[in-house]
Amino acid sequence: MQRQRMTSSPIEPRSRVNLRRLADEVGVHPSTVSRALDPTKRHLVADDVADRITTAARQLGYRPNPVAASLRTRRSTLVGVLVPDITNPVFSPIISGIAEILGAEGYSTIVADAGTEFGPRMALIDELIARRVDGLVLATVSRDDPMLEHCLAEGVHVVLVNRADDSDRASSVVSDDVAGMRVAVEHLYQLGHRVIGHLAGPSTLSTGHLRRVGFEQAMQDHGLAVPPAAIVEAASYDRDEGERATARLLQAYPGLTAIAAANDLLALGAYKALAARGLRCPADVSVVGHNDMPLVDMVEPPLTTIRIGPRDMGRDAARLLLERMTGSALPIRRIVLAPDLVFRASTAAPRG
Amino acid sequence: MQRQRMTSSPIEPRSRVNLRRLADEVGVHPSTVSRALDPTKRHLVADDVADRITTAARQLGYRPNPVAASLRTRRSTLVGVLVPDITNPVFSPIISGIAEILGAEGYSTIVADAGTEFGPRMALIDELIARRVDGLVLATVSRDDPMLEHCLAEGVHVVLVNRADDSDRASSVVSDDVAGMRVAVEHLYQLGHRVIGHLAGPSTLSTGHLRRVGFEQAMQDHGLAVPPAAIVEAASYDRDEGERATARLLQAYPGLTAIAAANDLLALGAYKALAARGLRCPADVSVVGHNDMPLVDMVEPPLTTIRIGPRDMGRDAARLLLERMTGSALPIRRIVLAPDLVFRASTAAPRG
DNA sequence: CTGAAAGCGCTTACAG
DNA sequence: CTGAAAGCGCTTACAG
Repeated sequence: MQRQRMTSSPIEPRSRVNLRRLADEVGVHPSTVSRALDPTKRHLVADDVADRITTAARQLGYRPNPVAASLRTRRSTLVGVLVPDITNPVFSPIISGIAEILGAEGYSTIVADAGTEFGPRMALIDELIARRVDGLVLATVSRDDPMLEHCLAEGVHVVLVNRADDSDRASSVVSDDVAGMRVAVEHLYQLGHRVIGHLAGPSTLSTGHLRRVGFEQAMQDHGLAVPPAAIVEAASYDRDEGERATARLLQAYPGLTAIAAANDLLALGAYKALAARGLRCPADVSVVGHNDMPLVDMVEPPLTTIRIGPRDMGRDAARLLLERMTGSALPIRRIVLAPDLVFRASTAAPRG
Repeated sequence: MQRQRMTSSPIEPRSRVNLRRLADEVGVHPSTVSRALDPTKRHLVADDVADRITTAARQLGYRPNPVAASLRTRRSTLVGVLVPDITNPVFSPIISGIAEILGAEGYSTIVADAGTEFGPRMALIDELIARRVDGLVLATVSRDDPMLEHCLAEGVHVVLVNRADDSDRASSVVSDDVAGMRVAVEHLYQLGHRVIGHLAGPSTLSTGHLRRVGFEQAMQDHGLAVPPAAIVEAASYDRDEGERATARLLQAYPGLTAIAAANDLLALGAYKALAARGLRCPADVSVVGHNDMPLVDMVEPPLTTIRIGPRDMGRDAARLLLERMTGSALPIRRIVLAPDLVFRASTAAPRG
């Protein structure tokens, strides 16, 4: 369906006053204008001159061209953010937190949807590097990711968020994944559960790996068994995979009364698998998720989960990056945020 | 919680081979290199020379500096996308669709979270314009938006998506909001509902206005009454406001058996208001949403809604923008996508 | 405190 | 088909 209207829109030249023109107008040298307009250099020029320049700039509607400045200084005040899937609600608040902090410092954020394939990912990174981004935030890395290696080799400032690299080659901001899963299991334990299964995330991702570790630790703390059948690893973080993995888990570990899922999408998949077998949640099987992503309070039953504070993670990641882009040769830092439990209705005491 | 490691990361200079260096290496003039590397100009240079240049470029790892090119050509191959709230799941697929099409043509996308306040919005637009974006996609406009006026005055190419302007001053891609709401009401009518209320969106937005128009038309088609009490307008598209507005609607229009909501968030708010009054959905009151945003199939009851194809809207918006950025003085176009009904479990025949 | 000069890395009329 | 030149709009040593 298309309607048209024959109105053409001639594009007018944008406000064309540049630094030179402004200098001519005020009667000073361009370099003086440049100094007067740079807060860190304004003290180098006489107050009255600086004032005249500022006033004229406003009157003429002068707007500095960041492209030219970027070419000259080799800095772009542009930051790239790579997410694995922009459609995944978990990343929105992360992006939002990053843009908030960076924006306040004059940086613009380019968000790139990396997708899951390796080739396009690398191409995107190269594209961002070609654009001379001053830094990169990666929300995508696996535990041993060649992308990170690549960025480091290119000499770009990198900060990892949500998922971290195993070898501490870059600063990162993550939720305490081990602790988060321990809290989840502890919650189930307190409710009375003893036979608990784990819907693990991909072991190639720090979140999948560490949450599994947290699961094993918490179980061990209580002297509970973790037979191999108690853990099934999902190939990816999505609902369909969660459903399939849960089917396998129920099959292999029939006595279970609760499932600790490595993330919310997986937990939602578990809902489906449970329903398909006529099992009720939480009456027959309790389910706890991870991330507290938007809307999981509205599903049925409202999902008990672990809140990880993605917006704060984004903010901290931005601050870390700012630090590196501004200062010089800083140490690698890891920021680990403490998560908390959100107790809703998908968990309850086991029957009987 | 923070741990540190005392590893410093010296930033290496990135691959420093520029066009001049490459020219020297091959033994030709820089302008020849420039031509050989530009697909649209390659035919101007001898094949063997061009080949030597291409080979050398690859060997030396030459990567053209888009910042320099941008300064020279006054084009940035950068496009800005303004969304009202990046955290709103409806916008993710739109953004994703835009980036997909634009990325294939070598454009990078800057996503800006506009927020709801006027000042910051304008500042963001100015920021993007200062960065010399080649075009802007606005997913934020009200029916008569000064932001659009501003963009037009600045001479930037603009395309509207999801929400359109009343006066056709820019090309746009929207869902057929009138038709979508008619389909929703028709569905309720077929189910047997006769007393239907409308949870309207803000009348300052095209979606709010047109869906309301669609509601009124559909009711009139069937000779059904639409007393003033049958429509309540939400001040914004969010759950809490949906809950409040529904409370008012139930109060003012007690006989109703179904609610047609202007969007899914509002519908989800209606769920809460209904539950608060002990009314069951759909047994007591049917609810239909709009947008089919992620996860509404998982809420309880799974939401019957109108699918608007946001990813396609994004793609089309990108294509429209591409057209304008490339061609010259094109007519204003409106693309209107046909939505469809997704029948799930929040609607059913009225009782009795 | 201010100016003159050089240059960031490209592209594109203009010659030949 | 190729080269030489100019210039996009800034910033920053270098003088004075």
